[in-house]
Amino acid sequence: MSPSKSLSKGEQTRDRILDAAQAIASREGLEGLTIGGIAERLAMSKSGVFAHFGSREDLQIAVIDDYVRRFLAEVFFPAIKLARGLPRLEAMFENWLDRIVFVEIPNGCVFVSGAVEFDDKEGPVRERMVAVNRAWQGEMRKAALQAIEVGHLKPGTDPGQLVFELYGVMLSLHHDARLLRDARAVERARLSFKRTIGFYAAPAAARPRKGAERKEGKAAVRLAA
Amino acid sequence: MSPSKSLSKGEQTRDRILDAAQAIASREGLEGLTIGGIAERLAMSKSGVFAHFGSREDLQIAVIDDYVRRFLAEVFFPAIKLARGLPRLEAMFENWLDRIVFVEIPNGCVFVSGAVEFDDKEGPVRERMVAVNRAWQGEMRKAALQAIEVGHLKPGTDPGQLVFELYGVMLSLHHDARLLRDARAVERARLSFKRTIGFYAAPAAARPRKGAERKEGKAAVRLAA
DNA sequence: TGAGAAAAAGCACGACCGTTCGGTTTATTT
DNA sequence: AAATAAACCGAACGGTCGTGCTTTTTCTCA
Repeated sequence: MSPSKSLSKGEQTRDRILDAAQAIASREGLEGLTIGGIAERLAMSKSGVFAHFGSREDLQIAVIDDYVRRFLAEVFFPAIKLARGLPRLEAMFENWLDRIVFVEIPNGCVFVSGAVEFDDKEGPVRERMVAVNRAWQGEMRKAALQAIEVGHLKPGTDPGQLVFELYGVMLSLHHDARLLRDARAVERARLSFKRTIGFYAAPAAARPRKGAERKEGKAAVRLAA
Repeated sequence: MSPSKSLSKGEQTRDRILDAAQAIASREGLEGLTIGGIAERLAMSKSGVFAHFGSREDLQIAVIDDYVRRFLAEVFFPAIKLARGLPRLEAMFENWLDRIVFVEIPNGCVFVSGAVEFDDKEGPVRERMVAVNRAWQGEMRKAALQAIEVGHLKPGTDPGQLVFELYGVMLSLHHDARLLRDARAVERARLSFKRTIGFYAAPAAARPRKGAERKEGKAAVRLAA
């Protein structure tokens, strides 16, 4: 049935290690991730854990890749099933926000903490961090570009500018919700998104052709008043 | 002449320690701040450094306070000399952005890294981090409120929402400039600010009464077109 | 079921961490 | 100049870190 059923013992524990590492890295960051910490959590020896990865750096990179895998599965892939343009763009934001609310606000976000921890630390971990960030921002730019092409967003819209602003909304949400524990942050993030999309939305033709989330598509019109 | 001239030997080295700690914390974060690192940088013994602070935690808090002192001196105090409303609000943003460009993009920002490092670590350091963050956001809210009162911003404007969005702009700038090393980030931050202020600006009466930065006051009008 | 491979454990290492303590040097005051 | 206090150093402690070795346990497959 499922091809992932035949996992050798080693692959199984590698997955368990990755799970534990993910949990720890969420809370403590990639720098707070220690071999001993994982070993303790799994009731294993340090060397037993260590043997599955060539080094701590490789483990950190594996955690990043695993994080991206989950992120894309929850945020990106469900969204690309929707029609191009605003429906898809809005789904990407909504899925992303849902993930922040339900998993990253309680646990912490590897994208955020990793970006801060490694923005000045040269090396393979930083490179991977940069690569996955560029890839995600690139996907968002692509979705924005499609929204321009299908006439949902104004022709002059700069996709990079739009992504810059949406990313800022998420970072501010993460900041206010986690450090300041401000419950209003989620609502404010949603409002910011609508306001931002509303600004870049095409004046008249902002009428989605098909798919769900139809009511959200009117946010553009609402702000033109 | 200057009352800060009569500094005892101890107070002098305490200042030197704080300077070194500030430099290290900017690059490595508050968690990357080590007694040994400071000692090496100052050619002192670890115990000599340690003696000036009761503990590492106290040192971290001292670094935060020192950081806030510099931040306010560069960003806040020059701004409150300007007229209430948009001139002051815009000066706060412009000074903040200048500081990010000239000191925090090259070195790193304690507000940003500290917020991420301690958002899940209970204790006095986190408490101080929260306190200074709330204080700064409070000052910005107050400036926004004044801009509403003098008629520069729309009466219905939510100061908290405005601050949330401006903070996001700065976080996105920090992210893109430092992790992705994107030179366009500064320009995008400026554009985001103008767009945001433009949205909340009062339709007609956005005409500053006095003070400098008069030309910037027209940003609101510019975006209404 | 038994041989061989894979996985995990045990142990030790060097490095670095914050912190303590006793003694020495330097500054301040009388 | 003598007496007192502040500043600083050097060494050491207990702890944790990542990372190699060697040995033992466990899985895998013919």
